[in-house]
Amino acid sequence: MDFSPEKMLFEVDNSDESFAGGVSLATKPRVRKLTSRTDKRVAKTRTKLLKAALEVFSEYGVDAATIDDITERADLGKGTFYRHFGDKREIITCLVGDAIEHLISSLNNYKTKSNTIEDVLEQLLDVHYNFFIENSEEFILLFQGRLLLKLDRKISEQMETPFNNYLQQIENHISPFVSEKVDIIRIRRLACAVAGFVFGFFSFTMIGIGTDEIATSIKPLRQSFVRSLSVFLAQ
Amino acid sequence: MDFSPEKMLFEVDNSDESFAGGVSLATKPRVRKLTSRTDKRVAKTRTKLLKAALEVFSEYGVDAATIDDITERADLGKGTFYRHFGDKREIITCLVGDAIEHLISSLNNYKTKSNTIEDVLEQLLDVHYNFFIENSEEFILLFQGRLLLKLDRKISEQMETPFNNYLQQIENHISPFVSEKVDIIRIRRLACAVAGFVFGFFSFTMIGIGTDEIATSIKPLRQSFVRSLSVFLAQ
DNA sequence: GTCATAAATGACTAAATGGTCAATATTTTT
DNA sequence: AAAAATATTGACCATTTAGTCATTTATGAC
Repeated sequence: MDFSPEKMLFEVDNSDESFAGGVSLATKPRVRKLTSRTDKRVAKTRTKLLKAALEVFSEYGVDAATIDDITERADLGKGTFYRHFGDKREIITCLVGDAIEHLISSLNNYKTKSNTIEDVLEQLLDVHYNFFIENSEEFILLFQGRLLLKLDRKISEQMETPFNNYLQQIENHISPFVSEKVDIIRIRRLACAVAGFVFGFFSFTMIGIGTDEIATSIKPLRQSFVRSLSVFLAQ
Repeated sequence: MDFSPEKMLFEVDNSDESFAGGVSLATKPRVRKLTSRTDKRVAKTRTKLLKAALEVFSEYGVDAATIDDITERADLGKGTFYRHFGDKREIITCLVGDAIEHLISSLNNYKTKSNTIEDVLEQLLDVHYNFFIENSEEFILLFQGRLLLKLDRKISEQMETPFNNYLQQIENHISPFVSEKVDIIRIRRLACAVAGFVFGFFSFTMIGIGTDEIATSIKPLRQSFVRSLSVFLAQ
């Protein structure tokens, strides 16, 4: 079974027929309809694995979590994991990619008449706030500091990581609303500040308080933060 | 050998003498001067272990790092590790405690005529900035998100963690400079915002830029951030 | 120097985790 | 319904890591 999202409607099976059979049968390649029951089962299994992995990673941390943790949580055999993912690294990449995609699409779907830079910044913080509340496990996964820190040392030059993608997306949202004179570096700093503020604030805030309390405390702080960011840009 | 910092000058050795020797010698307990060569060696070994562990933890992450990584980095035998620390958890606790103590003492030693809340906030950000530049390994250790996140789930009620200590210290610094009317909860939020902002900003900023660049970009942002935080408090 | 005491060592065992594959269960084809 | 194809399983082995301890090395007391 091919798991790749391309060719998801029909699949031509061109695997070798026995040579002894001659050429007559070779003219009729076997065509199989996909999205059948099997495919649903495969998709369901994969989803269960991803869900379990997200839970486990956000509870124990990506390094501490084991494959057994994941398959037990998913109530699946260990071999099943290896049929769907090469190793832990692969499922992490997949989950992080999904999470960032999710976050970015929240950003894009946010209905607003953003005309000023302050609107956009408020929107950014709002989206992150909602993402934190509604998808805390994905949030936690993204915020496992290690990922950020290792970049600095190991993959120094290879900058196509999800986090850079994330920062790039924030940059894209901000860019249209600042004057052309503002240095791109400065916008990137702004993106770092926004991402850092939100991630950092929520992480610290998480220590022992409920979401209600967060909601009442983030609002005025958000306004102040937005104001200071616009001042930063205007300088 | 006793590693505790108390009784560091003299130690009375009251270990059992052989009963066969009679009572005559028992009246003269053996006194041994400490801070001798042995003690220096022990201290040096311990220091090497802590230094190596800090390096390894900040490079690989606390979960991924192994005891072998630490002892090899320290160029010491594995058994030596277990003579000084019960397990990995113990050395982490020790390092995190040291790092926060270090950060807090930077805060206390900062010479300034802090009279206004703005002074204090500028000082807070300044101290964190310097700490980040001069002790990036400790900074990284503190910021391994996992520690924060696990708190929420495992040690929910046991609030005597280093991070809460850290937040408490920040609160202590801020409190004297705000009017009595400001809710303590609000101050704690402020502490979270400061800690989150600094940690988060630097973490994201670390991706592929040098310290010079950070210095030039943090300054204006710091000023506006401070200004807006005071407004936040005045509300 | 010699002996006593404590620290450091690293080969070793125990335990945990990663990864495989022959057997089983499910689905599709005929 | 039987056979073919594919997904799932979990016992199994390989590798890694934690932790131990008899031995070696360094230091202090005499």
